Amino acid sequence: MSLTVTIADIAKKLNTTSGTVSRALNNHPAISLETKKRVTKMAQKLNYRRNTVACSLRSGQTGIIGVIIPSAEINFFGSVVHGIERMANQNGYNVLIFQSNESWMHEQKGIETFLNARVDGIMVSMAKETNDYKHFLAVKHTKTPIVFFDRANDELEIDAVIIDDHKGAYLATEHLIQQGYTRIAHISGPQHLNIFRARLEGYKAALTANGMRFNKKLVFAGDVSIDAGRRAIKYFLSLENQPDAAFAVEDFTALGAIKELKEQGINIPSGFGIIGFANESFGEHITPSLSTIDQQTVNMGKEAFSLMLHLIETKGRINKNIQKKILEPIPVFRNSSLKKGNI
Amino acid sequence: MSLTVTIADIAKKLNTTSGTVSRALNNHPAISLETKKRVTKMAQKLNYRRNTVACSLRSGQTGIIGVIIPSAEINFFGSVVHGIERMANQNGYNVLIFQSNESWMHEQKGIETFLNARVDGIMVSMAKETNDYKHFLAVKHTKTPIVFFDRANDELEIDAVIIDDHKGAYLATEHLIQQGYTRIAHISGPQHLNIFRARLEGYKAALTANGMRFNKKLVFAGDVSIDAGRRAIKYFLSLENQPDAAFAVEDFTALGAIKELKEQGINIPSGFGIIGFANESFGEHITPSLSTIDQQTVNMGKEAFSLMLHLIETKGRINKNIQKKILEPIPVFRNSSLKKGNI
DNA sequence: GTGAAAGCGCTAACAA
DNA sequence: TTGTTAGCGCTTTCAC
Repeated sequence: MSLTVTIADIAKKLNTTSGTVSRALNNHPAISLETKKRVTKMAQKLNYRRNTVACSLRSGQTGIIGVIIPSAEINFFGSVVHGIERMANQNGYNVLIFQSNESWMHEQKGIETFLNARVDGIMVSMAKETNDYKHFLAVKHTKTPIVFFDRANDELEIDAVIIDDHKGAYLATEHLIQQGYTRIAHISGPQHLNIFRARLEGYKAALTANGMRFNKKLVFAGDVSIDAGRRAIKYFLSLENQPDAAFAVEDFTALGAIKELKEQGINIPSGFGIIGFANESFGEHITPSLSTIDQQTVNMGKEAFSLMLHLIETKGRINKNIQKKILEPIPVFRNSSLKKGNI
Repeated sequence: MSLTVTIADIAKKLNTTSGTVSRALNNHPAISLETKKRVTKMAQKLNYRRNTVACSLRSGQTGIIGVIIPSAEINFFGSVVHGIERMANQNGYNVLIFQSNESWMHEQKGIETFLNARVDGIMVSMAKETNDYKHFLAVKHTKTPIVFFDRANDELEIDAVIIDDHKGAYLATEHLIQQGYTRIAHISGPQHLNIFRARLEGYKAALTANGMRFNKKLVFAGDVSIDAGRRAIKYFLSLENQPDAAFAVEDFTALGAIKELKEQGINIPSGFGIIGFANESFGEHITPSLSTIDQQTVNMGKEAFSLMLHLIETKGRINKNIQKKILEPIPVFRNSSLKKGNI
């Protein structure tokens, strides 16, 4: 007795052929109801399961979407993937996740694996490290649909969903100004990534729009990490003319800043205001709770997947215009910046 | 020009046959070095990628391990998956993740999908809801290797990696006693899951071993949720004879307890001590930082995968004895319970 | 050392 | 309405 039942097995039992069985199982209109019933019944009895590998080989479609994220530990990405999965499952796709660990090499290997596995599409949020894009070009070359989310690149002509980082940073900075802070610093992120550059620009724009002068000294070249936040605070406190608030490029950075400030005995928000970016889940649980900018994660996942679906459906057809979807950032003001209380 | 290059294409260009090309690419000993060189060169030139779908169909192996977890939002599972992935990748496997969202139906669907996709093995941490096990029996029936991690079930005769929940609970409770708390409560979890039952038992055992009487009134039937923690505290404070510390079944529950205590103006740890279980990442960032029991997540993932690997390798052979691997819980004492300071 | 051919399980075009 | 057959891309047994 063979362990895996095939349509041929069913056919033999029923004195018919695998063609008929296949059609019956796929509810083909030309098959009589009678036969369909007999086939499905026998299939159930024999414990038949359609071999999706064979289907994939035959059809050239795997029903798998490959997703590459920097790290599942960062809540933000987990949440976006959640959105992707929900939409994907609804549309009959499965999702395969690869973590790049912020490394170009892993990212590259992920792409390779996905292409070999003939996934129906690839979705990527770029690693911090990545500044060589040849693996993405390889994807385009195979005509495999590809979509960026959050961490995208403009030069590559690849569809993307991002949020309006400039606006988010603007809103964050403006909020600090409205709360009465007068010397506002910024802890920035790696500048080769669009999103972090945009946040720096948004910060500058908000200052200017509110009649404040941009001061290079008040920008600390940081990173997405707790440690960067701590180092930034140490630096700020070493200045002659200390800032009284900071917009951190990301929540983990903001967390580091808060920890350092608390250790230095500086009160938040009365002595120093902090706002982050990303709305990581820990933000509402820490003390003081962290002000931040929400990035509509689940929504981002959904939007990214619908771009993907569109690409899959129009594959092959003329489809030259790149789509960029830009989501609105949503400010979330909590205790770390509410000097005056709620606005 | 066809988009996907096959070994046949390479063969044609080289005036040889696909058999030879296949052997050359797989470094078959019977192929001359000369030919191997020509083949690999041409493969590279044509941008050939091996079609893993075809390989899978041929070999009956997909190189995919399906993992089912309740939720990726719970850090604990993300971390275990991390461990699984690391080991899996090292051994040439890819990992496909399915979230059950704690629902039996999704879990069931995940199993179904994995079986149809002919994954080489399935790893599961059961959904809270699950108390019907027929989908797991179906897996056993197909002889697909299956391993449980953390949330396992004893009756099913399935390999599993768990931690010693009884001991973890014992250590947590004992710690509270050693810190000088005298009326120690427990916020429990759903009792149909082994792990939560074991934690309740460990709590009882620690009380008894230290000459304290177990008191049913001091056990609140809770859940893995912030809300359950809040409700538990409200209940405890409503008692005539209030407890002065609590061991919560899980960190999120402990978090809820802390929030409620703070809102009620009760000092932690001097007025009330709290310890959780899981070592979720937020624990070290909140105020007060949360005492907890670490579950060796990454290690658990690795151990679970090596059980899996063993099953795959001995598949078919006589292999009747079920393996249970039990990891040691590691106490992590922080401010939420250190009334006396560090021990 | 290499070629020829069968077959993994399925679907679909063509025939009947 | 159903049967027949070819083929998706690869590996492997059997020849030579």
